[in-house]
Amino acid sequence: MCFYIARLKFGEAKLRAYREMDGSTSGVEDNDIDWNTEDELELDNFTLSPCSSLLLTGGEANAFSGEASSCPSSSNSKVLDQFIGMGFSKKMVEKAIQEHGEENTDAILEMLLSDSVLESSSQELQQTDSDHFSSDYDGSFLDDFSDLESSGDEEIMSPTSEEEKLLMSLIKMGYTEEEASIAIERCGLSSSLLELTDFLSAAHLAKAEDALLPLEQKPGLKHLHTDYPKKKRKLLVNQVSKRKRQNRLIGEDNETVRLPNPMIGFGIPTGPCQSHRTLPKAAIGPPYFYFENVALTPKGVWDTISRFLYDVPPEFVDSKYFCAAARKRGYVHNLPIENRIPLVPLPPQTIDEALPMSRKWWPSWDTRTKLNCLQTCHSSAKLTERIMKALEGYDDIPPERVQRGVMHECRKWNLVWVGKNRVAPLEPDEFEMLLGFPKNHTRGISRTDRYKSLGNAFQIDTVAYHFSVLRDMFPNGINVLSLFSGIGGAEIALHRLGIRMKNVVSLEISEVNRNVLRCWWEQTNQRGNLIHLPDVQELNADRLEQFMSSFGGFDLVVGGSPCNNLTGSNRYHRDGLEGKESSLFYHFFRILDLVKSIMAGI
DNA sequence: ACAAAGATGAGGCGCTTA
DNA sequence: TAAGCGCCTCATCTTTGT
Repeated sequence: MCFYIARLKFGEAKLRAYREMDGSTSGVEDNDIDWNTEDELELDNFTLSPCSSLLLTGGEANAFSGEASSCPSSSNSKVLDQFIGMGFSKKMVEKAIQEHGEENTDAILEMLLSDSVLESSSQELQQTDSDHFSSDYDGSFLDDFSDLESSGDEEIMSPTSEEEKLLMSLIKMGYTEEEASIAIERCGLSSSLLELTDFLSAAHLAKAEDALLPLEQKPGLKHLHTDYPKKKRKLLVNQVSKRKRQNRLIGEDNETVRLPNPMIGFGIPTGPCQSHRTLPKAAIGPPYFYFENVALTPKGVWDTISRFLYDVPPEFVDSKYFCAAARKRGYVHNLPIENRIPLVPLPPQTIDEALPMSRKWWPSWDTRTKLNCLQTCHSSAKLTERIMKALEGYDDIPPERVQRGVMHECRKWNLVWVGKNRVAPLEPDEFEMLLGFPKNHTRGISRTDRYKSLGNAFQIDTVAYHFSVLRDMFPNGINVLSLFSGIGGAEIALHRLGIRMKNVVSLEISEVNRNVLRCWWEQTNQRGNLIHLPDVQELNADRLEQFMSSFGGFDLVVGGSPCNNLTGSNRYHRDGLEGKESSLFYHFFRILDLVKSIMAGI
């Protein structure tokens, strides 16, 4: 599937990047290439030499940079960098430049495309035990790309037929080309994407039911093949349809997920707790899994997430019940919910407790006791100035109109009082404290990066409360697959619970974040292994099997996928689950499903 | 080149009111 | 019941500064 994912990448951004590089379009959309420039450079060598891409905690990661600087083609690093920025490996680009010269970018691209096709499809063939995986589409897709280059038209990358459109959408969602083809074949070309995913979802359910039966060597596609017992699949598809009908009957319009009020999930340390729930059969581990994302998404997103994650209803929790800042999040997991224990000591529960220095300056008319959600951006000093000026003329209590204006800004930007009439945004170390991270956890990286990384992180006390049930179950420690690890919220939660991590395979695209986690890992003298990989999209079945056979499977698969296209804070690309970054959710599902299959076979 | 500052609403929910 | 209002949200993009 790597190959097809790679194709989609081209379809969306890279070809545009290439055309820009070529000077054939204006730079209006230059932002499109941002996503894979800085952070994905470590994709290099991943597919070419699997072992060398492991960034072990020893810190040999920098070996690559030395190697790169000695490369002959680095004299003109612009062409090199641009192609690397498009997602090709450094070795491949260097080889292509050597062969065709730096100027001949067309020939370079052509060679890179054909190389990556060969490389990826050979990988795919290794993964797939069936000859059913025909190369029909390889050819047509490849032809598409040849056309792309020659025509230079702006509409060229759009799929030519309805079938290809559906195919690409499904592949982007993490299904293999074969699964997608079969789904389209079975459901018909006129089917909606939802119907197709429903079909595939039901098929996966069917597969999960088969997990008890002897499994073939690789996680295959038996559950989708036409010779799969039609009766059973029909039954499962019918179940899905039945559920849909029920939803319609009760006026839910096919959307079952509603946000609870109060948002306390199955319970909080200081309140009532639900003691039992029944999980769908397909959801029951091993492994345990834990998925996180923002609670307030566009409509239907959590329905889709839940449907993919084995129909487990999300647990929505606002972290304001755990600490002094709000953080409304949804968690889909299959952990037990009985006998949860909070981390001790309990973190400060109010602004007043969390920021005692601000008490002196806190005006009586600011009635906040909790902060709003900690985000990745903060206000400027200019707003502080404006607020100070607005309040300057009043000795005591300003008029209500002024109060309202000031409070509006304070809530919007999470401002706190730091002097007479003086507000300020929270400092990065205050973010760390409120989110339950060790002090100075992110120290050493730029201030902007600290806000960004922390704004995207877990609230440790909340997650640890959910994880706490694992402690007695795994007295000897656990193996963790950590997707979208960020600065290591999950790892820190486990550590603070006293759960030993024997092996952690961590996937994180940002080098800055990987460094933060690695530093913490070393500082806390972890005895287990931390294995870092950059990109979830590159984690295939072979690689997973290698890991799992070496240390006997994963006990926990955890991750919070990118929320960029889901959060209301995004004014530009709130595109939902199909958005550029947020669609990586489907890789969480893909990888979890692979792990489940492999575990069932071990 | 990098870091920081400044400008940039929509969408969804809860609540009140007519 | 519907309309109106207040409130909140793991952000992005361009410009400016160093």
